[in-house]
Amino acid sequence: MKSNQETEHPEIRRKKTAEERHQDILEAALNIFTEKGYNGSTTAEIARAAGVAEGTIFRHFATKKELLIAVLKPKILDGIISLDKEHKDPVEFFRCFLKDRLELIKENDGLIRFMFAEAQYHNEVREALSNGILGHGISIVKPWFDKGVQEGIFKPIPFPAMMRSYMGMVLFYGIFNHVFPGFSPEKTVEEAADQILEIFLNGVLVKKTND
Amino acid sequence: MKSNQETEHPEIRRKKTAEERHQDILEAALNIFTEKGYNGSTTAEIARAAGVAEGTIFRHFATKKELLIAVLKPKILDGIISLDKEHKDPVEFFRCFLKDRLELIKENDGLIRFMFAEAQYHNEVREALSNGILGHGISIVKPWFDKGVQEGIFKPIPFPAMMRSYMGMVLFYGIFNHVFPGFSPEKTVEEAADQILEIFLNGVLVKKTND
DNA sequence: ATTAATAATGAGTGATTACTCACTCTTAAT
DNA sequence: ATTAAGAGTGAGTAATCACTCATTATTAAT
Repeated sequence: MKSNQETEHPEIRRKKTAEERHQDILEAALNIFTEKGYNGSTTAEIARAAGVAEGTIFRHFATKKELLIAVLKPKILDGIISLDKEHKDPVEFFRCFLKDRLELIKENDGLIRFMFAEAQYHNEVREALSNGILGHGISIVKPWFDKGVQEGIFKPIPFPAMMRSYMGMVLFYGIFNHVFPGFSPEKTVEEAADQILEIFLNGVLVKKTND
Repeated sequence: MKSNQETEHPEIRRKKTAEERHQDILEAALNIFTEKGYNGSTTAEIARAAGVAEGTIFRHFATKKELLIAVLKPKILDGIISLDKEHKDPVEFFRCFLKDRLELIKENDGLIRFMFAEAQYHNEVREALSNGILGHGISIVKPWFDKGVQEGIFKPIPFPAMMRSYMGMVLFYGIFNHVFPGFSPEKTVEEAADQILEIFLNGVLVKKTND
């Protein structure tokens, strides 16, 4: 009555090491990719950084492009969660959301610039971004904005236009500081967030124009 | 009394053809680069598109990277001129500037996305962008903003923060529509410009918050 | 028509690329 | 200790790359 299928149990130990390798490669690929771009990175370099042989990469990922997607997909999802906290009102939501996003950008600066840079050239990246942000991210923001409009707090600006401007201000934060280093004097993310929020909520004009 | 230095005169004719080749290569390079990225483009492909031999490229540009810079430099400067028109007041300036920039982005969409994508990885591109936009573009905007603040029209928001948000909204217009195609319903640039301007000037809130 | 200068050419070059595969090592069960 | 299987290896490969250079074509003056 001895079991002959016990091979599945110890698989846990084996798998752990394999999974670690998998993560090592993903982590190394992320670093090299964000630094040099997809086409500027070589699989040899990624292997070196991950501490594995080049052939090992292709045991885990069929092609270099598959590795790229495997690197980005979870990062896109990471960026979307942590949004479903409870919020008092629409303005409070946008305030929290903004600070949260700016922290994320500060920490994952290179990654985010890399994602949008490569979205230029790779359909797969564009689709992953589109599905991730459009499918999940925006669907979280929309109800709050709609609520604000219904309550008469927000102007009835078309949602896509609002989202585009909002995302532009937030995402360009990282790009701007990278292209124009030292131009922005603020040291804290808090300060930058407050300035963006002020413009987003009230604009730059001292009094409202009526037209 | 026959001139023996007349070689300089007909140079005009020769030079014309050479200059045309030069422009053909620049134009082809621009198209290929914006489509596939710098590292994704090959000099063979650019030569084919320009209708010249591969070797000809290297008679005009010492290296591939030199070609990249030669492609981008004039485009960056192109984007800056046409800003020195006369304007009545600061608000009018920002309105004209915005519409002008949005038209430019609509027409040179791929190029602008390419520039900021490659600025990620190439110091030379980043410097060209920084010198061009910081050195010339921003210096045109700053006086108008400062004037607005002095006249009490604009809030005394720090200039870099204002510029960052403004550029973010404007530049992200092209990126957003490329990554999320079909998401924005507006058909005209005018409409998009009005929506951005409304947010920039007055914000999304119905009434100002006082804090 | 000849000539001299310049521009254009494209086959060739060495370096580099993503990817393969025959082999070795590690692991865990007998 | 043996074994079987999956994981890891790295030299090898064909393709591709930016760039070169000996040769050819073009041009403009005599």
